[in-house]
Amino acid sequence: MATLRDIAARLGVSESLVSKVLRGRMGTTKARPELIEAIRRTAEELGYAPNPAAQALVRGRQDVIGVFLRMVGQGGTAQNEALAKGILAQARRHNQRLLINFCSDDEEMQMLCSLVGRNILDGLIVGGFVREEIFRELLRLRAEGTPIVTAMTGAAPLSPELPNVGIDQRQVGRLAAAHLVERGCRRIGLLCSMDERTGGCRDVLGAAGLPVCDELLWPARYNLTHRAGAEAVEHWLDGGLAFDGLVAQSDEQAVGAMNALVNRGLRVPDDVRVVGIDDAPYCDFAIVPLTSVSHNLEAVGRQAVDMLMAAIERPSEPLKSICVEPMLHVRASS
Amino acid sequence: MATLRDIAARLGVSESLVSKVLRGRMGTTKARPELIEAIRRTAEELGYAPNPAAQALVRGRQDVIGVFLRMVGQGGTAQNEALAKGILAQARRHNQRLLINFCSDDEEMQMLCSLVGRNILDGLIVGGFVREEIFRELLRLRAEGTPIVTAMTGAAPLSPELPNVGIDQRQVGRLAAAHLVERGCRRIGLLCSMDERTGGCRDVLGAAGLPVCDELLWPARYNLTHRAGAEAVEHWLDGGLAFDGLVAQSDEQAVGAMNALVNRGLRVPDDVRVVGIDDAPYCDFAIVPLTSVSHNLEAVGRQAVDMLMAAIERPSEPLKSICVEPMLHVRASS
DNA sequence: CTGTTAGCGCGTTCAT
DNA sequence: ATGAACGCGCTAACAG
Repeated sequence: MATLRDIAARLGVSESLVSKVLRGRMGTTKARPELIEAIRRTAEELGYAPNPAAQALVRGRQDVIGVFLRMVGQGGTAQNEALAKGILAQARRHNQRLLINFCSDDEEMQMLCSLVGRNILDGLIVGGFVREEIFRELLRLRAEGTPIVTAMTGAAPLSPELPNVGIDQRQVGRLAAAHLVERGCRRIGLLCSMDERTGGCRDVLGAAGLPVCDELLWPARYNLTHRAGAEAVEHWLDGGLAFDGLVAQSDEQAVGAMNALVNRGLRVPDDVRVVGIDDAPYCDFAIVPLTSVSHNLEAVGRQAVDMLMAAIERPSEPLKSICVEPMLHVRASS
Repeated sequence: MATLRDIAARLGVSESLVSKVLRGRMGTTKARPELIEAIRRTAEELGYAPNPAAQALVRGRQDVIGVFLRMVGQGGTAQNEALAKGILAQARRHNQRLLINFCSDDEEMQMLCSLVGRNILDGLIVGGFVREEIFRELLRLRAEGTPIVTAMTGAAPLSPELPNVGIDQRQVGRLAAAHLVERGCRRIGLLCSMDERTGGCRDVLGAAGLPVCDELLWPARYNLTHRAGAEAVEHWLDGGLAFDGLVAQSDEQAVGAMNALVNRGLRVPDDVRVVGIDDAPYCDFAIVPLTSVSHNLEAVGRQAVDMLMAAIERPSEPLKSICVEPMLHVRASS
């Protein structure tokens, strides 16, 4: 690799002048236009690129942002990929390198946190679910000076210190329910996980003058698997409960529910319309192509990077948490 | 952050001694045991950790490996995640940081390549499909001194210069076909993509004394989607062709095929047994849980890191490409 | 057994 | 309009 010295030597000028010209840091003074031109051309010819380690050493900035992604969403939903993709694209725009770590448990996350504050990265994006202990750890890191932005599945930041790029889960619930209501569903079965989402559904049903049927609420708080979906459907059918719509809390639940319906001889969407959440790739090839609400995680990733860069470059400015709008993707199941 | 100087000052010794002790680079000489102990303890107390930028500057090693993952497999198969997970785990064991980039097209990949050789990373793992142009670029980088390991979907390395951690696709075909034969299938439909895989199927059928039915070969070379699976099935059924087994080239194809079978009133596995490839998460909740051959990409990732580290640390030793064994995961569809 | 010196490549005063 | 000198934190060669 060519260095500043190589360029300086070739042109018989000092390294510092080359540095100033190439960085555009001339202060009040100016260099001869033709020299500037010559320096630029020589740098180009020699394929000069600054040594990041040397720059980091003197500037105290690494131009690296850390990304800790707690595996988010059910397997196969490509949520992590979407989030990572958004972060990658935006980081490149800001000329930042990325130190990505997918972690599947708290222990790993804790270990990763211990890497921070070691002159390795300038800031941190933490994606996915954050447990209490990790939360404390993050607050500590923040207090020690590492800018941190979270990208969580909920709307609310964990604390004012940790600005969040989130998702309006109430709106997720609203979109799903509103779509079913619009398609004529009157009795909607609801698998319940986040209260926010359930609340969004209630908002919509209330506004439409439809009753919320308590017997059609199925608690699935920590179970987003296909089994929960199948169980709910079978329970309702066995109980002789009529329903013409179903909002699941994940695409996997929705698929489980659809499979159960089909196996029982019911038709989707004719007998029951189904909506999932996550817009996973397999929505396209479920037994009936599945309508789903997308979290728009690529946008979340982009926003998170922007927020973090602001925090790194203007540490004094306080940051406001924001929300990304979910989107409905209509397919045959509704 | 505490520096070597801080430790040295506290103990009234020189920085270089502290460095030697902490790095275990004493050469032939020895330091007083109690001093060694004191240095270690002080480092611990001060929470000392070496500044990676400074180390990189003087050693010329970044302790960073680049990972360019060309999105591999159909969406939702979690193949990228598996590969990334294996790479991450192993990189941590080698104390290497990771510069991961998912790229979805050649252009991005080309752009990423231009980052190499800029004192940013010590070596490169390139995962997924590699097109001709990128291949040339990689050879160039290799020639300029960047160690490169590929992690490809095939068994063969692109060139002797680029050692590969691959998958024995012939064995993938064998596993799938052998399983169906063992379950009693006599007329097996085969969606064809890679010749290797098809060859593996032929191996097995031949050995079992079963005929390869040409009319049950369906060309799907560049189409691994559910549509290809559905089309094959519909074509065969419309043609009045009997078949009792089906090997798809992806789980998505297999699911498309199963959906088509079920929609036509056929039963899986009673009438037709189906095997997919990739072992995607959604195998568990397809309309019939899908038997699938896994590429074992986590192991591929681990091996790739090991190979790259060997290449970085012992540049003279030539590297041999290797293959990871695929695995069969049996579910209800067969 | 330990310290001195030099230098990795760059950015930043402060002189000239 | 330009350059000399210093320091970021660390390692390595060489002296004692």
